[in-house]
Amino acid sequence: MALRNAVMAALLDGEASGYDLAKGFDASVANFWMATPQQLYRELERMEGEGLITARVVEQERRPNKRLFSLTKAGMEAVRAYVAEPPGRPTTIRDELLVKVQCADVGDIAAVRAAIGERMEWATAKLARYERLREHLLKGRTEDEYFAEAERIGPYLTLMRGIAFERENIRWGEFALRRLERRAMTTGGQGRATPET
Amino acid sequence: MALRNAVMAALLDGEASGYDLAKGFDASVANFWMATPQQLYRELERMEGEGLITARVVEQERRPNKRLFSLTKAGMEAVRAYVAEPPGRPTTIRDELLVKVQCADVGDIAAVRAAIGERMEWATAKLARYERLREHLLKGRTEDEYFAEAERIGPYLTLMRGIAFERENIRWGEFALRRLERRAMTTGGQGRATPET
DNA sequence: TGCGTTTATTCAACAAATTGACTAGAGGCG
DNA sequence: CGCCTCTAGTCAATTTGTTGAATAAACGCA
Repeated sequence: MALRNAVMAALLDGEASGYDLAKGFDASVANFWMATPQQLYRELERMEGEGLITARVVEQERRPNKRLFSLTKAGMEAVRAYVAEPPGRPTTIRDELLVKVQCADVGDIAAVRAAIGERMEWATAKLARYERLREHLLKGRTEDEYFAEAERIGPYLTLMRGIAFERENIRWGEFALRRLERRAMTTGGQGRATPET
Repeated sequence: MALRNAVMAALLDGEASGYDLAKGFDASVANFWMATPQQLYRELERMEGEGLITARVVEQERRPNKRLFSLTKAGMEAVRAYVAEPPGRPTTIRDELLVKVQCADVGDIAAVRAAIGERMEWATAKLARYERLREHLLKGRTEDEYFAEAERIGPYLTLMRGIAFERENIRWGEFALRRLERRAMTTGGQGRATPET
């Protein structure tokens, strides 16, 4: 039941529909807690049933109706209680790419390099979006000014973590790519299964 | 069925029991793919059933017997096939801490700061272990020498990603802690639920 | 004029992960 | 002597997460 905390965190920014949350969690919470649409719709219904959020149906003329959810007082209280409770277990990262890199020596190095390249492209795109979001938050102010004036700083802090993460992805990708390239040159690109015992 | 790939990656380092894997995945794969003991035992049995791994029972006199698993030829082939297949979806990170930071403005800032502090301690400990593992792999050689001589470079590359990640955790933690401290001083430490509309 | 895409949500089935308890001998601490 | 922890695993129940498809109206473009 940790998804609901992420949903509540997203709703602090204001009303959102299941659909809004599904594609990007307003692009800020999705950074550290992604979920599929189905997961979100299910959780939203449960949360509504428990009185943590309320729905406001917006009838749209040229679109299907949508239900905009927002936090109730009980929901706000739940957020407070959640923040105060003892820190949960350490992050769960599950990175398929690193599993492949770990196996690179017995597999097709070119394939691993391709996978790293794709990750780097993805990271570059994400970084660009984050930087734009940062400029949007700063509105031309310096960081110090922002921290002095902004009513909320949480979203900025998490954004900065996302930026650092993607920059590291790119930096590491370059390093790994270089090293694997040299390795591919000396071995002929194909790792061996077992070194012919 | 992605856990099995992580298990196979771990078994490239050699035999391991379910128990070995459970506590740390030999401390290298666990870095980017953690799983609970139950998960691992279940998956190991399934994999054995499918012929990807074999078990060797080691009778121990003063300990319960253990079953050491290792990759079969079919398992090796599966690793190769996995590495070659099109890259899976982007990383799934799920970080409770960042959810809390996102909520910091409406919750107890002191609690968030405590959570960040705990994460930083954890990251520091992990970093120290990683650095020791790195020294162990390098065996006094330079990185260039290592890459030229080592039979496997995958584990080193993933280790470097882990090191970068933990360093970023610490660096960001210091930043966030500073900013939240100032905020706590000006607001009195407690965020407001709603600004009395 | 019709085909694909976007918005918006729901249903059903399945696979995977988490939690908690349980077995069992050994070693160590006070 | 009794208690706790460590090694090494198993079982069952429940909660989460994933996949695939269905519905439905409107937009755009060729």
